[in-house]
Parts: sequence; structure tokens; C-alpha cells
Amino acid sequence: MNAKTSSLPAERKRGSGVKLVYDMLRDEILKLTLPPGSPVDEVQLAERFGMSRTPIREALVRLASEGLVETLPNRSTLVSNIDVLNLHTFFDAITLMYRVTTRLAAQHHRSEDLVAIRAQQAKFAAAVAMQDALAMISTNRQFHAAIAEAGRNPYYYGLFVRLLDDGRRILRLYYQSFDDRLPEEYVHEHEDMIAAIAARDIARADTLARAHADQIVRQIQRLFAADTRQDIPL
Amino acid sequence: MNAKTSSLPAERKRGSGVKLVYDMLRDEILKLTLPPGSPVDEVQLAERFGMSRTPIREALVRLASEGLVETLPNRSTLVSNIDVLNLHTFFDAITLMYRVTTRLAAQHHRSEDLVAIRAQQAKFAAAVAMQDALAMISTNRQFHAAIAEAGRNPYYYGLFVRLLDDGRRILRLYYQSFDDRLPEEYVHEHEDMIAAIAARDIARADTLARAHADQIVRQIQRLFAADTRQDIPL
DNA sequence: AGTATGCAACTTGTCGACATAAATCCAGCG
DNA sequence: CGCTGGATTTATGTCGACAAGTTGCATACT
Repeated sequence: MNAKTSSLPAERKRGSGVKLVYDMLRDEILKLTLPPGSPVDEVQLAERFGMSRTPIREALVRLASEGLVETLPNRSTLVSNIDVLNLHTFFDAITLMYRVTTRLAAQHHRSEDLVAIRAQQAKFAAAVAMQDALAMISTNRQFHAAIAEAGRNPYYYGLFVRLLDDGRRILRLYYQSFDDRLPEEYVHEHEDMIAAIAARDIARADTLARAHADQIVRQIQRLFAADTRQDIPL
Repeated sequence: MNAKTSSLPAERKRGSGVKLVYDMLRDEILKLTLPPGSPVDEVQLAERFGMSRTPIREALVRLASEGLVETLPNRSTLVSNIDVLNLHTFFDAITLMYRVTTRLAAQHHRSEDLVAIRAQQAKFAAAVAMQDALAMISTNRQFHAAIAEAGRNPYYYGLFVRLLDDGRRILRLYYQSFDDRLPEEYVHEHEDMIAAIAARDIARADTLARAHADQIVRQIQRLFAADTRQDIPL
């Protein structure tokens, strides 16, 4: 609303339009700037980005195929809801992906992968040190995505980043509704995971990944439990 | 080429265009009617389907986001290649998904799921009985997709169907280059899996799924090993 | 007064056309 | 004879406009 997120309609390079819109919308959806369920108007976006509806539509098709927006035929397209009821499927899948990608990273990583992973971990530690919840959320995703990339399995990588993105929305929901109590132990857990990967200790990488996932799952579950509990004195 | 796969340009319902093109192209890609690496021309498709380029493009964007086609900026878009070099990542992922989805089906299935699974299994058995390799490939996919659906985890389901589709292309490659020697033991393995799921025996479901996956993986590996081996007498 | 019906405004789906970036071809030069 | 450079050609990316479907409101009818 205020401080219009205007993008100056300066001339873009041919073909950059769709990617621009896609990245922008994706980021706003994951940051909950576009809240779940809110309608996405094509002409509005068209004039906001200073382009025609065609590239907007292509970006929306991409977002729809990734499940970030839902498009009702001949009606509006909406930002997808966060399915709070089926969170257990999310927990199950992300725990498995944490384990599998970390194991594979321990097996297949090369030296340059460790550099990338450590760089992301540095950014993550900085975000935690500054108590910047938003930066922590996105750098945490980058950290684990880097590990998944070192595992060199595009199938796992694709599912994992999708899960991490969904997790970004959920975590964002968490940190905006509660005071930011940032868990520093994540930093140490990350360090341990890096060490296990570097040592190619697959069993230990698996154990750490599972513990890390359990940690995160429990924290989110605590949130939702606390959220729905009514404090009735008896 | 011959027997033109023309679709009469009769008037379609508004909004059905994209889905039509998407389903058609997807099927042709998976059946290798459109071989990997072949270019996909927009105007050609446009006149073939009797519609404008716009819906064609949207279908291509969807296919691209699923990895079935690759679109080079400002250049042509090609049918994705089958990455023979990195087949092990495919084997690894599909084995895990076989196991996970079958386990979850044993846990969460309802009675109507078993009906759907048995229906697909019947079609699969019929295809094997008729020695119809193509029908076997697609019914096999439907069978395992039904199991995955019974597991009720959309994340796993999404990855699994993607893997099964990639597998469809690989198998198709197999059965068109070799004589069709259809393994009947798959039918029995499927039956055993259904029994384990119905009995909610998670451990047995896991074991069977792993064995089934190993079976398929070994068969494909045998193919590629035989394909590259040169028969040099010493 | 409440409900059904028709009109109007808006949004999406599709179209044909234009602008632009690669690929190709041809000519000129070394 | 081969290489470089520009014009041509082809296909993509984008645009503005039209058509069809949907929503909401106003009006009329029971």
C-alpha cells in the first residue's frame, strides 16, 4: 500500500519479463506479502509491472503448476492456502528429504560444494546473530538447498526446495504471530551437519538431519498446539 | 507422419484449449512419439490444433515447469532428453518412493482405495496377458499412482508420478529397442503388494516395494549393460 | 417483502499482429 | 580459398483488442 512496490517501467530485455514477474510474485507469496487466499488480478499486475497481460499469465501458469496459486477457470486466480490440516504430510516428507539429501551430500559432495554450504551457513549465522527472523528463514532455506544440491539428485532437490518453500510460508506465519525467539541451537546443528558431510560420515549425517528435522517439526507443532489451546482456568 | 494426428478444429469450449494441448503433448512425449531432443514448433502446433499460439505457449510453460520440455530463451523449445548418464539418481529416487508410498498406503488406505488399486491391477494383468507392452507400461504407472494416492501425501505423490512418467519414457525406450519379453512375475509381485497393503502390514509392504523396485532397476540396468557391451571374442 | 430475472460491468481466454533476437546465407575482403 | 561481416529469414516474446463467461445489481413479479 504505502511505499508502492512500483517497478519502473524502464525498458526490459526481451524475455526477462516472465522471470521478473515470476520471481517477484513467488517471493511475495512466500513472504506472505500476498496472503494465502488473496486474489491475483492480471490487469493490476500488468500495469504494476508496466507490461502486457501475456507475460503475467505465463508467470501465473508457472506458479500454478508449482502449487503456489490456484486458478479457477474463467474466474480469478488465488494465492494457495496453507493446508494446516494436513501438516503431518508436510512433516513426514520434509523429514525424509532432510535425511536423504544430507546423506547424499555426505556421499557425493565435492570441495566446491562445501564452500557454497559454508557460505550459506555464514549468512544464516549472521541472520540469527542479528535476530532477523525473515533473513533467518530465507538463509535457512538456502543452506539446506545447497546441501541438497551437493547430493546431486535433481528429483530430491526439486521436492526438497518445494518443501522448504512451503516451510518458508509456515515459518513466516509463525514468526509474525509470535515474538521472535530465535533458536540459536540451529546454528550449532548446522555446524555439526557440515562436519559430518565433510567427513563423509553418512550415518552421522543421517542422524543429525533427522534430529534437525525433529527439532523444527516439534517447534512448529508447539506453535499450533499453543495457538489452538484455550487457557481456561479450572 | 502418416495417419495425421489431426484434431478437427471444431469449436472447443472456452478454457479447454490449454488442457487439451497439454494432455496431448504430454502423452506424445511420454510415448516417445515426440522423441527426446526433437524441436517443438509453436506455429506448427497452433495450426495443427486449430488455435492461436497463446494457449500453445501456456501448455508449453506447464510442460517446461515439469521438466518434460526445455525452452531455450529466444530459441526453440525441445523435448527434454532422457539423462542416461544420471540414471542412478532416478533409480535411487524411485526406489525410495516405491517404498514410502507403499508403506503409507498400508497405513492410511481406505476401502475405496483398494477398489481403485485392484481395478488398476486388473488392467495391468490384462495388458501382460495380451503381451501389450505399451498398455503394460501405462497401466503399471496407473497402478502405482493409485497406491501413492492411497498414501495421501501429495508431496510424495507429486514426485512419484513424475518419476513414474520419466520411467515410462525409459521403459518405452527399452521395449521398442528389444523384443517384448514381458515379465509375468510383476503381476504376482503386484498381488503380494495389494495383500500387504490390505493387511496393513507396513514392514511387509516396504519389503515388497523394495524388491519390486530392485527388480525393475535391475532389468533396466541389464538392458543398458547389454546395450553398451561389445561382443568381442578373445 | 422476498424471490426470480435480466442488464451491466468486469475478468478471463483467445486471437492476430508487431518487434526483436538467433540462425542462415551471401558477399566482400584478406 | 577461407574468414569476417552484414542482410535476410525464421521463430519467439510481447502487445492491444475482441469474445465469452461470471458477478453483482437493479428491476419486476408473485
